[in-house]
Amino acid sequence: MKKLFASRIDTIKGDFIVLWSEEGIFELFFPGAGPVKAYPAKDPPWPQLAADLDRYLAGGPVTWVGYPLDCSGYGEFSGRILAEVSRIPYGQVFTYRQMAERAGSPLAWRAAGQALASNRHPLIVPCHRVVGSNGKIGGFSGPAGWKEMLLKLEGAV
DNA sequence: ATTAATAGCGGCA
DNA sequence: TGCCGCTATTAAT
Repeated sequence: MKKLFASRIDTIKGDFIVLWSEEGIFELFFPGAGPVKAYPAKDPPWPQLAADLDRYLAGGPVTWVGYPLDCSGYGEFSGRILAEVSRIPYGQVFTYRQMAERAGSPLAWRAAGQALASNRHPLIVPCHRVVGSNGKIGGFSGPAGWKEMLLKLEGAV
């Protein structure tokens, strides 16, 4: 595992924690959550991050262009899925199947769900914009309710 | 090393 | 309406 640093990000919704390496953002934690083990604190090389998070949490469109992601640890397919998800335009919603198609394996939508379940980059990789084909949100295992909250935030519901 | 289970969906009777 | 098979990944055995 590469060297990781932790930074606390003050936002209007509370204190987020971002874990990052030289390659980019490694993991993002919601307020109240945090990495199991401690990492050295260091200011991230993205001075706009707090402001962008604020804007996003206030319901503004943020594309996250310019924020590199450290996707090490993902399988090849998972990486492709997450890359595709991160390209979903703001406010749009796709299905698991559509994401699997765009990753090159239309039948692997189920694995796409698995990839999203282990997504380390909530908000930045907007897994809340991927839903079941019936339009309903599945048994998402993250902090209760934040997916719906974020969808409402984007006006996509 | 092998198996079971997992963010469902589409086809078919 | 209900059953079947399908893919990639991970946790459990």
